[in-house]
Amino acid sequence: MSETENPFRYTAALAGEIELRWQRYWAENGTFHAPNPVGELADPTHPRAGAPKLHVQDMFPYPSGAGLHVGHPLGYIGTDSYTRYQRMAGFNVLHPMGFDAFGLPAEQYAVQTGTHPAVTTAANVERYRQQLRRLGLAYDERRSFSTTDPEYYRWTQWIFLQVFNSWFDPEAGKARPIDELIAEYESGARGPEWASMSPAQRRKVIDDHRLAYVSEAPVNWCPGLGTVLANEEVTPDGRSERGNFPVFQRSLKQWMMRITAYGDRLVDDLDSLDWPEPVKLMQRNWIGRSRGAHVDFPIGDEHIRVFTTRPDTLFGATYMVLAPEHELVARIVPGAWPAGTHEKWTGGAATPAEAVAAYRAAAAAKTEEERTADGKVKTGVFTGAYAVNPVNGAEVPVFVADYVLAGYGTGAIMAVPAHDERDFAFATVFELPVIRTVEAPEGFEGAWVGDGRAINSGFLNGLAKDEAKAAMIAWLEEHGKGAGATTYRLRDWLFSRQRYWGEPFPIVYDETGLPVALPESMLPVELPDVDDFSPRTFDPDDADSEPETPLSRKKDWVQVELDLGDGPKTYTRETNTMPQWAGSCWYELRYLDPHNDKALVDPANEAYWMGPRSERDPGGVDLYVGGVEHAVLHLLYARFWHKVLFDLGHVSSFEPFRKLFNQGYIQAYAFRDARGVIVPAEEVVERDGKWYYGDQQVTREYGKMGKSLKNVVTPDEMCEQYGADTFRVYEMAMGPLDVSRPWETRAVVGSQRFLQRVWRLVVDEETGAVRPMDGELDPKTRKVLHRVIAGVREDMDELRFNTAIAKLIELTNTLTPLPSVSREAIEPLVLMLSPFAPHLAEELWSRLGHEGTLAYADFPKADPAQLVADSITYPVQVNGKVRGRVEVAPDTPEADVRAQALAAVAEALAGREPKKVIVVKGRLVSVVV
RNA sequence: GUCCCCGUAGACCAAUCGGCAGAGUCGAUGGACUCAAAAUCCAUUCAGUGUGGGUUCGAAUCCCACCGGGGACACCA
Repeated sequence: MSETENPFRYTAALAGEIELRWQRYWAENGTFHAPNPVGELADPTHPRAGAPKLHVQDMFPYPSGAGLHVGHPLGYIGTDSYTRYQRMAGFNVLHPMGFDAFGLPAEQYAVQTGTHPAVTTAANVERYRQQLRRLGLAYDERRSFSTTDPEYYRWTQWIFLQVFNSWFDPEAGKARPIDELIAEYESGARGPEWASMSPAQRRKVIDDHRLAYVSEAPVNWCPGLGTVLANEEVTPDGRSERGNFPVFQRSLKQWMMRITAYGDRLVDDLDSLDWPEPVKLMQRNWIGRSRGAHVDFPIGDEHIRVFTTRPDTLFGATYMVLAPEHELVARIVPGAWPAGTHEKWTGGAATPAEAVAAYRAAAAAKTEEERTADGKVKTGVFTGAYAVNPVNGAEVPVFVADYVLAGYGTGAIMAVPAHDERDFAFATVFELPVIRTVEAPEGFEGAWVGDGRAINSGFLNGLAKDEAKAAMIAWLEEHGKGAGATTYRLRDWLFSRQRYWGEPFPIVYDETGLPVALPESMLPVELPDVDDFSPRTFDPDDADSEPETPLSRKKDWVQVELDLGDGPKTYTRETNTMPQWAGSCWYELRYLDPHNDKALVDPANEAYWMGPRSERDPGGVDLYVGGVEHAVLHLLYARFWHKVLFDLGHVSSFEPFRKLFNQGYIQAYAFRDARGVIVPAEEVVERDGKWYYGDQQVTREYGKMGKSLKNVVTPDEMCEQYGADTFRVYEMAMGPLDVSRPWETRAVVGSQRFLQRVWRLVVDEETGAVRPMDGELDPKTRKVLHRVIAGVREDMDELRFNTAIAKLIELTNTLTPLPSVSREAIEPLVLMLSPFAPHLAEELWSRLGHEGTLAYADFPKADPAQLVADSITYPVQVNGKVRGRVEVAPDTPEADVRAQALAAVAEALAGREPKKVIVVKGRLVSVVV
């Protein structure tokens, strides 16, 4: 075996020994502790105390029972490499890691295994910690926590109380303490009714203003999961994102958070963030802000209020549509069809009432999916009623149609077929008139939605689109027929879940049935131990089932005697729990001051790590790395909470994450045999471009790594076979961090060979001795060294780890064949390698005679003098083809380069006179004849 | 259907402002070492940039159309 020949070769076994040793060293010496400005974690003696800060974070994991596969740590290794580099470059680096351990999956896993979620969660977290430690990730372990720690969720509950105890002041555009609202009512500033109200009535009025409130409203009930879900957790086809169960609309009493109040700021502040455009776009789409107007169309003694983004086209409104669920529908239907009703409008029914009833029943029976199915022909039915267009008094027929959604705007529209494609399609089916009110290009057919001058529009005629909108809104407001308005697609956040494994609400109910906030002194409200933590499960299709909270079964916990200031009384506890998102809504703040029991974070620590750098700067985490799947859910909720905390003065940053980076995924091949059964990918071999499992041919597919696809590769295996450093280098070298790519175990050896070559530069494989380092570095190699240093720094700053590693390999390959080794090149190489292969680098650094860790050594700097080339070779093109080359000194004047170039291609020119000669400095010369 | 991103050697990926298509890795092939093999080392191989146009002295890079892959949105008035 090789061990006997080269006993000191850098093998997986040796790597493992080195890695465990340095991991122990780092832990024992607290190498990666980052000092805070104030408090328990302050340390003025720390080498980076008072240095410029850098706060880098990964989206923390949910610790699943399956443990990590090689795809999971990709982002973690990326941020680890980046922060190790920046620490050496002089920054005080905060790079923490925690665990998102509450929530449905933890509970489901516990139910499956029959163990208490607290037990399985703790075990899973421990397993994750060990796996991450084995990879040498440089976290400040003092700042690690799980969202399930009572000391952590105490502050999650505290934030809930902040939200509960505040209201959104539309004048100020921000949240204010609820006491200030109560004071306004008590002063009479909000009308005289207050004085005559009972205490319970007053509480109801106040409760209706809170940012966290209880409401009875249609919500997403998912019997398969036994809980209600937020809109964000329901897929467009009406199923649960987790588990893919059917979701039904049920009117239920639930906790909501008034995220809609922040709709404008959540949209506007996206502009201040350094985030990938697709994520910003998804948030904008989700919030769905549209500006336009509300317009009232009189109908009998009532009116239909519509929302439109095109008030400028009001003169072209030739009919109206109500959503089938619209409450006005039943009231406006007359007893008989008006004389002369178009036969296509009646749906074949004898009376409007029958027609409408049949249509509503049909609409109700359809799923969301069927209603919005692609390419669907517009359907609808005439209500028999006419409303009046408020601008011109024209009578317009009112239809019911399911292309108008009850949940958006007012659930009613004015239809302008000339300038809206949906209305046009409907008008075509029902043969409704089309009146053009915006000038369209010559010969245009269909619905013109572009710009143009207003026509057929009375006082708007001649105005451009935007002018016409403004003019119409002004007219509507002046005549009391409508008003400018903004609507949002965003709905308030449904915040309660009927599950066990979540944060309990710090809320009790008194005899009025109204919620009472517990005082801060009673936090945390600990999740009680129960015998039966599993949710009440239902037939996934049973829409009529009723949610039941596991905590409600624990009667002795639910009934509680408390003294909340007016003597001991019996209260009933809230038995819902918070959604999984609660814990991850603010964890970036807790890392800053993890053990503070006076505040969720000391303001000085928050200002240092996350505060704005300038007036317009949003503040927040300097780099936040995670998958794009959280584009809406987590990132929207976290922004919302952060803004509430900002408004109430608890944080100085108004956004939690200044820069966001979406890492790609490591994917894998999976193989199926002839029966379509997945076979273990590990045992499949390739022959002549085909794949075989044993001797049977199998087909290959590409996708996720997962147990069911039998293609999981774990970091543990990689550490065993190659060592953690090789694994880290491979993951970083295989491509840019934001690109998804296939895992290929057999290619990992390339990274191992690289590290072996570096090792060999320093250590004699036969004797284990450090090689002599007295070699002189020749000038040419020195230039390579400095070019690599400059390039690596640039790449590291831009998170281009793959090209940085390529440059390190290039340097290594330059040094390997040299007859003697030089410290001048070896030491910078070791330092530059350390962000990727920290254990190996530490080991070599110490063998090179240095004391302690290199984590705070200066990252090499290039000498600018060494970056200047001795000479430049210009390729000379004639009519686009390279016909010659000239080598000149770097400072050769352009005219000389030109002359030499022309001389070099004289033969190719064959006496022809150049029409044009282009000299691109430092690049090439192009001659045109 | 609309919008966005991406197509470069057999595979993964480089290529700064439009300037010689190749930094790096795997694989394959050959060689060194070995009794032999593994490991290691050395060397070689391979694309003209998805397709077709256009702009330009010059295009992987810019523009247009199409093909293929991925993503977002999809009756939001």
